[in-house]
Amino acid sequence: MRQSELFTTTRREAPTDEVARNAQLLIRAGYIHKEMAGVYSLLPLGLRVMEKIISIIREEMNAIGGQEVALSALQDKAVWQKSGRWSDDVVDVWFKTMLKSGTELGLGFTHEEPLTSLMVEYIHSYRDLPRAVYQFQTKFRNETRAKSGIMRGREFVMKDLYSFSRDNAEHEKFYERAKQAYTRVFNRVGLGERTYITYASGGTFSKYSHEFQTLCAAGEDTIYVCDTCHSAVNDEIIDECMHTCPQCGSRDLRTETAVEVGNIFNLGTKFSDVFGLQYLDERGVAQPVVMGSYGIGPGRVLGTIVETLSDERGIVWPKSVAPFAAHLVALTGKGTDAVMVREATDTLYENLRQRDIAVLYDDRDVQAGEKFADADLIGIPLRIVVSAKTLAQKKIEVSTRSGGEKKMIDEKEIHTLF
RNA sequence: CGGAGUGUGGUGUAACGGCUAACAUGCCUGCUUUGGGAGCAGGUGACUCCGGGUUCGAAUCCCGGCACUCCGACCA
Repeated sequence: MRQSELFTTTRREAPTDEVARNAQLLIRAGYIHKEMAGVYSLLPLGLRVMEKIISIIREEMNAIGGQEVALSALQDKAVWQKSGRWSDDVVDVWFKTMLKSGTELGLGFTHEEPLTSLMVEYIHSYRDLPRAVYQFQTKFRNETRAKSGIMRGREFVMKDLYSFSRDNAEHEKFYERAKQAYTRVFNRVGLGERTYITYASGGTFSKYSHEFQTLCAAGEDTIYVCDTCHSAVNDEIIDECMHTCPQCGSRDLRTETAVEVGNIFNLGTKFSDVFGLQYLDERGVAQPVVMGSYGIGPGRVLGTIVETLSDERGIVWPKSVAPFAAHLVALTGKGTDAVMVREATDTLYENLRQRDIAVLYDDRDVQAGEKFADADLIGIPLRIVVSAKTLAQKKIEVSTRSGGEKKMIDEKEIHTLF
């Protein structure tokens, strides 16, 4: 799109009510707008990135057989009373509201209860299993303290997938596939190297659950990284593990601060038992369904990318999640050159658009320095510059945000960039 | 929820209890400039978070709210 038409602008200075790097940069560059503590709106650039992240997650969830749904945010008290999680003494993050009639409602902070309750209607036979159902949905959590910009909000989108299996063996099989899918997600969004599968407390139904922890100073978790097998142990079970890597047995662990970008968990029959989610096996015997839950916060992923990959000039997006594939910058200058440069860049822009390449075209009538500063801040991975200089050489100039030097290439070679 | 701090044009800051609340930036006009936020001139923009109080006089002091940030607790 043409930058002159983008309704957001950049800011020179970071807002004083944000200390977190992610929020400062995202606000300065015009990706998000703060509504109140822990509540942010997505602006056009931010929405584009969010949709990229969501697409990647969606592809990987579909690849392991996930079926996408969209459950409601408003929650029926009765459903939650069955599991005992309606009580504020049990769950202290509820946002509750009520109908005009006085009937209480909740705003969902997770969806095990409503989905399990829903699946009771559809799962009856061993033939109906296994199943995996997921959604991207807004969660509401009345955190006593929102913090770290978009990393811990009171309203945020979560991808939550729930698996339904016949027995533990079948569950384990899916759990493993989900773990692999999660690994692919974090690789694809550019966090792979710094993200560790982390052993965490497993609850009633298994020894461990697994978190995906990304090394990040803004994180809230302490993990013990095992470089031998690229895994880690969460602080909460480090003593229980006797400071030994549960995966490879290494005792050579180093302490790191990390942010939990995803987690997968064996729910066993906890919710199936409560809601009577059973199936009849081959012999006609009723069996409880074994469940698992698998969460990723796309917004937290977005924030983690900004926290970990940005530099002093601004954001540096990985290609896979960048709001645009390229930032096309026209350095128009004045006089006859200006007309020439503008026409040439307009044509290039149209060509790229016809190839379906998402381009942010800086066609504004501002100075070169401002365009470069903005481009650095916004962080689109590839920059294409057209100016009187480049036209004189019948070339275009390309460079990468991550630090590659400028290269002059022939316009005909442009397809090799994407 | 405990503790600490901060609320002043859109944004970032300044102002001893005392002049018409200042500066920078942004935005608008004109000129000028055009490869790293250039320059000049003019203009726009603030019930100083809200409500009380003290005082001849409050952005400034006091009380009460609200909001935001940070530390801690919490995060099934």
